[in-house]
Amino acid sequence: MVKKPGSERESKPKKSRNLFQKRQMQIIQKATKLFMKKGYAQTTMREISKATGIDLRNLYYFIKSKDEILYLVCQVIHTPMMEIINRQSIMEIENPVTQLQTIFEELIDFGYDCNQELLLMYRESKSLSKRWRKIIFHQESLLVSRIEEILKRGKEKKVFQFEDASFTANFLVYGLSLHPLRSWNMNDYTKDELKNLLVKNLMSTVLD
Amino acid sequence: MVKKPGSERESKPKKSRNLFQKRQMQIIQKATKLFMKKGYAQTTMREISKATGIDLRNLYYFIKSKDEILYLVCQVIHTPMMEIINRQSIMEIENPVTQLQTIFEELIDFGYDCNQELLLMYRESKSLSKRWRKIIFHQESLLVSRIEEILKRGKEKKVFQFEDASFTANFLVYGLSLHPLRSWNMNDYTKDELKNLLVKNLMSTVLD
Amino acid sequence: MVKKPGSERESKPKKSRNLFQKRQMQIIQKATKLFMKKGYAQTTMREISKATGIDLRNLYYFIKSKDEILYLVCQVIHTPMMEIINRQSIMEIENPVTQLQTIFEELIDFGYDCNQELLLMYRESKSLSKRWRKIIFHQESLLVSRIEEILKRGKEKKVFQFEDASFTANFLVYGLSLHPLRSWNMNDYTKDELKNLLVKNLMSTVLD
Amino acid sequence: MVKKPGSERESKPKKSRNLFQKRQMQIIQKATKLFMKKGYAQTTMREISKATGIDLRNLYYFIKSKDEILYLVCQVIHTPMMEIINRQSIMEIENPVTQLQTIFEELIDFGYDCNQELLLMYRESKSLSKRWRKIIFHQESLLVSRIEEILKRGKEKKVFQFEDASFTANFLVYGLSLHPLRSWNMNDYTKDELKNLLVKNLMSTVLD
DNA sequence: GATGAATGAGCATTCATTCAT
DNA sequence: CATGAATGAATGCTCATTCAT
Repeated sequence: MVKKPGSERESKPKKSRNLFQKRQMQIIQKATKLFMKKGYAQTTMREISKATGIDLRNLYYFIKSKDEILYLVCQVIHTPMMEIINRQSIMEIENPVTQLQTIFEELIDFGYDCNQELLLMYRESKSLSKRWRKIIFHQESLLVSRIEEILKRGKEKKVFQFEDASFTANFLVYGLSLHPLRSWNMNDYTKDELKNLLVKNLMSTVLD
Repeated sequence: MVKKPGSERESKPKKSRNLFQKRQMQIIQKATKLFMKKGYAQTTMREISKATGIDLRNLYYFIKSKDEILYLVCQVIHTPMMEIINRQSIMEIENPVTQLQTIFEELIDFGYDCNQELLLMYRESKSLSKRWRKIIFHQESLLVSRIEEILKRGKEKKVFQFEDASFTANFLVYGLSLHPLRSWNMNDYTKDELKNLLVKNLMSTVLD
Repeated sequence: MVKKPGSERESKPKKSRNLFQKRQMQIIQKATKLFMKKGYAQTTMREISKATGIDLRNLYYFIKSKDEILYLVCQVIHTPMMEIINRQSIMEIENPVTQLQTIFEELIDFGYDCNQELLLMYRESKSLSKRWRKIIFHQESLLVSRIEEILKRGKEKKVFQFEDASFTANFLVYGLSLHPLRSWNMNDYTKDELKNLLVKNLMSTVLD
Repeated sequence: MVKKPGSERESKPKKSRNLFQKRQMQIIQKATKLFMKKGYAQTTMREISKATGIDLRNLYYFIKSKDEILYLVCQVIHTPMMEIINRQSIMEIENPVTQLQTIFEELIDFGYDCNQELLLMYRESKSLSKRWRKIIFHQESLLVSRIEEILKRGKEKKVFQFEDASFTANFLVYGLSLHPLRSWNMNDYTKDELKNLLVKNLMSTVLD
């Protein structure tokens, strides 16, 4: 397991740790909004300080650096996605078709609600320091692997059809981000319309 | 009123205009590489100056601002894509299937060679000034429209099958950027492997 | 909206505000001298930094911009003048002649001591940003209005004689700046000589 | 006599000298407008180049430096004023009262039409290089001396009454610039109203 | 945790002016 | 006259971050 930044402070008493995390989350949330609106490089620590109401200098009591904020922001966005693909109820689904479709629907739902946040992650991953970029990319490729496994299981059961499992998994995962990355050109769809169209398109890639 | 870059220099004699454009292209190309490697905000004018060998102050003789460089960079990346979809020989193709497939192949080829450049465009479009971002986005949506037209023509001729033309066009155009945006996770495919897999996947979306 | 300088710091504790204002005053005073000697545009922030001993970057902790310094400088020059015309003991003077003459003497005294500062204000008001120029000009016209009121009161009481109150007020106020604006050509008068001559000249404009 | 800048080019053939002077005047006039609007320091050579249509580098063929432009601008403004007080028809006037009043009327007329230009001179004289500032100030004090002479002649003839000739001359000359320096607060007077009011006020200073 | 002050590094951009052809 | 290119010197201002109290 990768050491989460700030973990060396875990030894503090519970109460202050809670406060600490509360403040951190406060920072992350405001920073997320600022990063989405202005971009990471264009957002200053001063702005984050103003947005959170925490004095610029005390900000560094809760986070180590601007870099770390971006990492935490990415984590907060990424975690629910990882939660989805690791969720017990989904992993237990026997039928690969149902399983894949369920995952797609959950992820599209999530992506529709957080399209700006996801766009942020895609855009700013370059700004992450190497080590943290690696972590994020690793998680992302985990998602791809999970899909790949389902695909392979489905192929064995003869319910899926495709040439290359890895490529197809990548294609599908990529497809899931259609709306987050292209919302500027396709905002006239409701969440459900979009989900239906996209799920159909993606599933048709491997069915038949 | 913001002038389009170069517009006020059109009146100059041919010879000097060529020289001027040569220098501009020199700047754009070096800047592109720097932007790809470090990101727009993290690249300084001093670095561009050093990379081009043009003195920092004389740089401003050829470009108006750092802003403008990013715009020109995007244009230079975007233009060949627009050229493809506007190419006479492609527009004349009678069979929608062949036509669509040809466009896909050309664009994927291009995207494979310029995946870093395209990634750059996606990433940094946020950094473009409003006016220029609009121009780029407009060109992008032109591309989508063109695909949409072909789709509609193919539906009339009963060779294509899909629910929503606009959505599908967006999906397809988005799919074309699979490799540029995901090369970090799928670099073990040759150009031709990738082209074949992707074209098949995309075409299967609209071919029954 | 442009805030008036200092307005957002009012909420700070007294002690730190005093320190803050002390530093500000320090900056203003050194800047005044530099502006007088070299002109506003020709004075650099680096020079102000050097003169005050405050690091260039910390300078911006106390003032927002070079612009603001000029405004504050003008305010500091202007305030004592406004104080004079608003002073209780002067406003209470019943006899318009005495009242006017008292104001004149006070203002000439002040102008003699601060002729360079006043010259600075006249010279550099162009460099003030619009908003701030407006404020200064408004205060100046307040001064004229006050004189105008006294003139009118005096006319009613038949102790003053003039054609146009507004014109005359302008003429008188303008006359008060004789020395500040012309000291280069008339420095061989003592303060008292000058005061006597000027007061006589100005008073004779409205008396009889 | 002070060497006028550019005088070393007097040996050129007439035709090119005329063209030369024509271009110079063109530069001076456009520069005057720019200086009035933006201030000397805030006006760039590039702007003057653009306003005149003369290439920036060729500008230096007609003027030596930005400094010189300001000097020439001041000269062009100042010359007509000097012409007035040196005009034969005025110098010959026997009656000091008539003479003084005539000069006042002429100068106020001029000042009303050129109030922006005069304001410019007052404002920017600081920016003149020492040598040129001296010249301008010298001319200005010449004007004061001329008035002083008239005053003295009038006193001998018992038509004028004042304490100190030099002071009064300064006061009067200064008064003449009332409108140029204060037009921002008194633009609701017609030229003739203003002339009448001002002449009366000034004359009353020495008459009676 | 608040606060006054510092600091190293740098930013994009501009200026007037000159030179050589 | 035109023109491509250079140059020395700044410009105002910002940044993330740290320190000491």
